[in-house]
Amino acid sequence: MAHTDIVDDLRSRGLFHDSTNETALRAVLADGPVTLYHGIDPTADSLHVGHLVGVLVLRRFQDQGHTPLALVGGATGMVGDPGGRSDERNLLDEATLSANVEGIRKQLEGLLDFADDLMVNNLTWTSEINVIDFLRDVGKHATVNQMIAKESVKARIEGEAGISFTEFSYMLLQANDFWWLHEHRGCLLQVGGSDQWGNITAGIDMIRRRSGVAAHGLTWPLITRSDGKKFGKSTEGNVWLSAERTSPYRFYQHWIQTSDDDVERYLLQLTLLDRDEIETIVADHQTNPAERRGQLRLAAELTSLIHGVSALSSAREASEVLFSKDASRPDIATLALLAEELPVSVLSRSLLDESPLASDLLALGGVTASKGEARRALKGNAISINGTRAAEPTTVGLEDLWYDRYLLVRSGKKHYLLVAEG
RNA sequence: GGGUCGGUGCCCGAGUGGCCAAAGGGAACGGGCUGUAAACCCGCUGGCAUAGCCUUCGGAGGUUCAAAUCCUCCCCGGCCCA
Repeated sequence: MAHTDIVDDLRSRGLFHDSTNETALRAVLADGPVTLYHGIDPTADSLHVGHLVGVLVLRRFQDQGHTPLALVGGATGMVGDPGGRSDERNLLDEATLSANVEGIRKQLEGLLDFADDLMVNNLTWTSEINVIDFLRDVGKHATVNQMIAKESVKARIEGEAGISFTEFSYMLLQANDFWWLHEHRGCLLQVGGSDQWGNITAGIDMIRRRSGVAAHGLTWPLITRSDGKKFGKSTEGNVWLSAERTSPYRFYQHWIQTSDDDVERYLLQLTLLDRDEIETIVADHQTNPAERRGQLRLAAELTSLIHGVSALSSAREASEVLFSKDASRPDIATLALLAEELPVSVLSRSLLDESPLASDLLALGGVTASKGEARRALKGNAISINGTRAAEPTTVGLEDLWYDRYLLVRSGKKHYLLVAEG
């Protein structure tokens, strides 16, 4: 795809929130390949779906011939961005951070056309600076007046929790990152979520003052959910890109459960499909929303992008078994597949031999956090075991096992757990 | 450093000696309705055994038959003063 205007594309996808002088930015981008960067705080050894927009924006730029840099904040991660937080962040130690950085690198490799120098870690240059140099060379170019005027800082200063000097300094570190990348990598553009605006402009100011160059910034809006809940969260917490943390099946299901009101936006913001195709999908979806073709496509795109096509087909198969109307006993091969996809809890044969109460079994198997909760769930008609609603007091024994081996426990409408005897 | 206000369950927030496992709201979870959607309605939300007991109200001690509530020391935060 030759020369789609990237700014237009981002805007039409709902990925443009704000930018510095747009005319100038467009001119720079049209003029030739631009090096740009996006920063990721390595707070865990995996990215989660909230990071996806940013990485994909890099990819969109890359697909247009620009040069993306993914900055993993080994240094800034030790300090903590005050933006968007109401309280002080816990600091991570160096060993954890470097493990996190490695995990993230692997994931970036799959999402971008990866070159070794695509990922940079600000620890490499930040750790070399001593305090005096930092204060003289970086701090001198920023005024506290401007810093405390930034929304992210102001909110914290006015809030109850306050802000430590450490977090206050975060902005300077990030400004220095942009400056450093400009000096050493020719980076001219920083992109980020709208909450990064203050940090980005701090960097632009820094570059103008120290190097006399006009750098640029571009932000996308916060990805939201139409029901106001937090994007990227499920019952289990964050939805991660790593298969260890969020199985491909869960990942797939997460997107399947997207609300109608969000499908189009997510297709635009979170997939690489082009706009025309998305339009077709959405039109198709709207002819009969109940079939949820939009969600199916969204889930398929993202699952194959993150986990690959074979993981996608397993996740699909498992989903079909569990959510088709037909409640009959799956064949044993299918159960074996489910065992790969669903959380599995292994209980001993001797335990089942004693015909435990369903509530005890649920608590032991980890379906519920406690026996009390299990009792409540049973009372509320929330639990099915092998397709049959269980009510208190029910006992479960060896005779209830499918193929002398499995119990398929459903909690609520859409949460499944497989209990295997073993 | 001084003064002052405050730290309560996932969050906000009431409670200021027993009637407090702790009001109310938000959120979560579950049920109903649906399309594994949204909205809405209902229920429920410390643990363990059936009415009972155990652990919880920043931390550690203490007073009392009895404390989230009183006292002492400590930690953390806001605001004001130096």
